[in-house]
Amino acid sequence: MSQSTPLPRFEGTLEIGLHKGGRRLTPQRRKVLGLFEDKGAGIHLSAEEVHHQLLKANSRVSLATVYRTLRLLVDMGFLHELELSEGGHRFELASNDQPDHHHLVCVRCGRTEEFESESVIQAGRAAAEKIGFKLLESTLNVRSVCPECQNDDLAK
Amino acid sequence: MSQSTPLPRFEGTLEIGLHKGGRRLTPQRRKVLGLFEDKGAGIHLSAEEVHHQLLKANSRVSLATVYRTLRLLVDMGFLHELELSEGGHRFELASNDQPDHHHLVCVRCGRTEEFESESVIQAGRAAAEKIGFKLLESTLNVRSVCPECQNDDLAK
DNA sequence: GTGCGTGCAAAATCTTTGCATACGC
DNA sequence: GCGTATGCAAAGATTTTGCACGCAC
Repeated sequence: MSQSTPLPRFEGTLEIGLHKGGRRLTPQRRKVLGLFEDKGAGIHLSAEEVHHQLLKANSRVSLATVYRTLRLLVDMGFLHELELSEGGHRFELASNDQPDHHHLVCVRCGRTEEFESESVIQAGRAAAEKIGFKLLESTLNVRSVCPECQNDDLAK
Repeated sequence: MSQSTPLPRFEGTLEIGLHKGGRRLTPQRRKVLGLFEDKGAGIHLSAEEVHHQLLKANSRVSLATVYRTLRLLVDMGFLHELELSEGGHRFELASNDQPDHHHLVCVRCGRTEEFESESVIQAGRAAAEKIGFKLLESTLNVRSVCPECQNDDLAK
């Protein structure tokens, strides 16, 4: 039974948001959003990976539609688009429970960890207000070296 | 006289760094770095723009070489690579006077402002150390709406 | 039934690479 | 002179788009 398309928890919200713009709730759109829900909040996927994961789950969705749907879901606020360097953009679920969060990226192996920080958000807000910008969201990308890669350096 | 290739202030450092790796100081490399110095520290250029600006300045440097040189200068630490969403990567001069700084990006018009914040850096460092990562640098990208675009909303 | 969304393949971007030549060292 | 860097053009990678058909509403 777990073979069937995962039903997005956001299903209702998604449908309403779509209909508001005269758009439609299609199986493909449910599958893409469902995949992110299934994987959980901390997962970062590229368009290619979304496409591949859906194929593995017996869901044929064309790559073009994956691209179109990802952009739609970002515009609608269901996904966030990440730019953590190295090879193409990635996407993650935008959960309301978990507001702005930030990324530690190991520049050697690409391992990525997330964290939250109220002081980062405050600092961003302060800087924005200072010149009259209205803050929407902020993302801190920290380029760093993870413990394993630090050890590799020593072992060399 | 101002027609000649601008001489990078980093010229010496660049040459030394290059020679350390058996590499060479070529006119093209001086021109690319010189362009960023000429434009100043707050300027963000794409590879295509660098190429175009050099042509305008009567400096024929092939686009392929621009790409190769940008990557080289990033690896050597003379430039920083930015990922502020929307259309391709951009590069900016990495000045020692001006360590980690952050970007406010208007999501409507793309206007970008820079700021610095000690508390952002502290928060990034704290998060990194907590899980054993060694911090290299951090960049906060704040998606926001600039005053002009806020006014446009009201005027609508 | 209407018209938005999809799949497919072609096109458009953006970036990298192979190879012969040029030139920094 | 040796070997790296460049220019060119072709190849790669990623993302977008045109069009006929299918399906959500």
